[in-house]
Amino acid sequence: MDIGVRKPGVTSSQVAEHAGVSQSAVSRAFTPGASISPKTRQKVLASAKTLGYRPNAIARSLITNRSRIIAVVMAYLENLFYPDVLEELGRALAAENYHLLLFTGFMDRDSDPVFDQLMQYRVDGIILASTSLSSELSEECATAGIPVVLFNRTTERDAVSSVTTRNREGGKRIADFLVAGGHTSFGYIAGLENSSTNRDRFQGYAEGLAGHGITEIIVETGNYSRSEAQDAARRMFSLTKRPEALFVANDHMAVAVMDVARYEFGLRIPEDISIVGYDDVGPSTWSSYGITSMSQPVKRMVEATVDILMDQIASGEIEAEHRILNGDLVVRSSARLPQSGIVARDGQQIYRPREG
Amino acid sequence: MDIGVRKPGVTSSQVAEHAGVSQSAVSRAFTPGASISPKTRQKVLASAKTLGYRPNAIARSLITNRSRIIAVVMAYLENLFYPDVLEELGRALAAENYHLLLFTGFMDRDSDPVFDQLMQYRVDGIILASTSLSSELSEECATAGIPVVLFNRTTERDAVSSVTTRNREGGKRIADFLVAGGHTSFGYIAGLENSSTNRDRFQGYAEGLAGHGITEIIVETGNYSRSEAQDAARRMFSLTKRPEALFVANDHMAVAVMDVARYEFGLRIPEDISIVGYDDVGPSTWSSYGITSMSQPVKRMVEATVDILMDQIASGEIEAEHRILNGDLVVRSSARLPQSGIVARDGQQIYRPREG
DNA sequence: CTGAAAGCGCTTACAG
DNA sequence: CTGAAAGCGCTTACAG
Repeated sequence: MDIGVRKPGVTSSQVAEHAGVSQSAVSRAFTPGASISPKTRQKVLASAKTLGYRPNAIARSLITNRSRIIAVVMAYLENLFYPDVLEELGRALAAENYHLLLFTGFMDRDSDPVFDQLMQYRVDGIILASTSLSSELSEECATAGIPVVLFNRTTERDAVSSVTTRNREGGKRIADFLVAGGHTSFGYIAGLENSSTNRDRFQGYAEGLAGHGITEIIVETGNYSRSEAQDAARRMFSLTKRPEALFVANDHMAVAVMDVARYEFGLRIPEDISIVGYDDVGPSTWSSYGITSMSQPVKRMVEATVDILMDQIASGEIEAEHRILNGDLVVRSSARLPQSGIVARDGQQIYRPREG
Repeated sequence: MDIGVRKPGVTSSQVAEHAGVSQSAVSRAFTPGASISPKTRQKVLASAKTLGYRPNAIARSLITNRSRIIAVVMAYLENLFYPDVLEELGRALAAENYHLLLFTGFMDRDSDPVFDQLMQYRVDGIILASTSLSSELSEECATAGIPVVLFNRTTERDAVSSVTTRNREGGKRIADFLVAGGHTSFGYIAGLENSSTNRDRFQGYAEGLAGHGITEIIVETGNYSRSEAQDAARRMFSLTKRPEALFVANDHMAVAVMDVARYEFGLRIPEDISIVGYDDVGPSTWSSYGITSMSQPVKRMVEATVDILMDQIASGEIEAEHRILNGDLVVRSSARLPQSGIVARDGQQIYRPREG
């Protein structure tokens, strides 16, 4: 049933005429803090309501040079961590009266088209989560004067801000935990090789193990992908000398690895192999998995991200800021427990050796 | 390190001056099909490149009355089905050179603020996925002349299009499958009571069972929420006469229900209880679950959605269109198998009784 | 507090 | 094929 064609849309001039005031007055009625008498304001709002008027944000953007749009680039959403982040971002940006222009589903490395679109819409800020687009895009954007925040990645480049957790310390804590659990051989299933998270987590893990005199780590790469992680696990579990303890670079992969261990190799967890993940997200908390995992505080990470963006938009100055938050090693059932160091907090078990 | 403040941005006039042509010529150089000589075009593009010019999409929108922005309202992303949809939408819209303005993280029923934002940005179309915002918003938008498509929901209202799968037939097929599997008592864990998917799936299930002379169905409600589904499962499994066969209204809940069955009630699946879900998404395919589930073809649903939108935008006429796609009952290990009717297709086991 | 006017950066008839 | 000009719907000095 044909209900109608695109209406031209009510304009401020039409409201002005209806209310018997100037077009400027209409504009002022919709601008918080503008100098306008309560009486005029009422008249305008009444007319606006009658006519179904809503200010045209596009026209406003053109003149204010502020779109109130933040671009979010999130290459893939397969890892539940990211939908989680997206939902929080939606909330946080809406609270600041900003809008979220999402770029997702781009698997290819070619960042140029996305970048072009971003710039054409004159977004007020950019959040780059996951993906390696980050590196090339970021500098260009910053140079153009648009604040850029890397989410869950970091970089050395000037003018690109970042929000991360202490990945190196997280890796180290996992090493300590696994050593304290009495394991003697160690493996690592890596994420994307060129990502800072993977690099830092592995570095911390290796340092931690080295601190206990362990220098041999069996490494396979899963590239933060479910299917590649499964393949990596198959290779690792087929070794004659399979590691007793395995750190998987994120929970998204850890879940896949656990399934391979149990259903393809008949391994019992944690009796035959201990597995620790990273993110403390989604399925890792489910009964079927119960993964011991370093947590990343999504909500606080999102707050920090939006905070940086708002600051830089308000000040007009782009000064790279790096916020690094703390996580905890949440202890569940996927890895053998150490004798001591596990404390209860907020209804969870946390590994925190030698601390009050 | 302070790299710079917000740059004013290069304009077409600046490019025109640099290239020694009119501002109109610059505009034409960036408008496919515009009448401009190759020579002029080259000159303009060269200058544009030198100056780092990109057309301002905001200004363009103002004059064309087309924002090339599609609003996507997705209240929550906890159910992996929706991130999946979002990723496909990102791809499909980008291919049409449209952009995706995402509204998510609004749990409250209050749809007005979202609606207001949509309208202010003069979006060219609206996709409403999940959530009950749908009902109130939709009519208003359509009246304003903006195409609206409900994704995975449907409605009787004029001028609101929808894309769904045959939910009633899906429910019926599940009933047939479970009866053929030799079960004698039946349960249902419901989704959101007022959603068309829940209503249609249950109706088909009830009709299917009735066709076999079964009129008693034990029902609990999980509202498409993980935690509520767990509670529903706990209530149902505590009954003295627990159903042998259980249809859970979507996989997101089914996974939670399986965990409760196994780890809280010690039930074996499918020996003690058969579970069938809906969506065929995410964890349902993992080894730990292997859920028998009615599939919804996300990719084709997204294509249909974008197709409807593009048609209505191009024609300027809003005529409600309802696309209903087919799914299949993908057979895995969470439910007892019938003697016959299971066929292989595309590497999957499908339940398709009495068919070539 | 108010209105007339300039102008944001484009597209698109119009006339040549 | 090209340029001058009007105009999209707003905000914001400016003068009163």
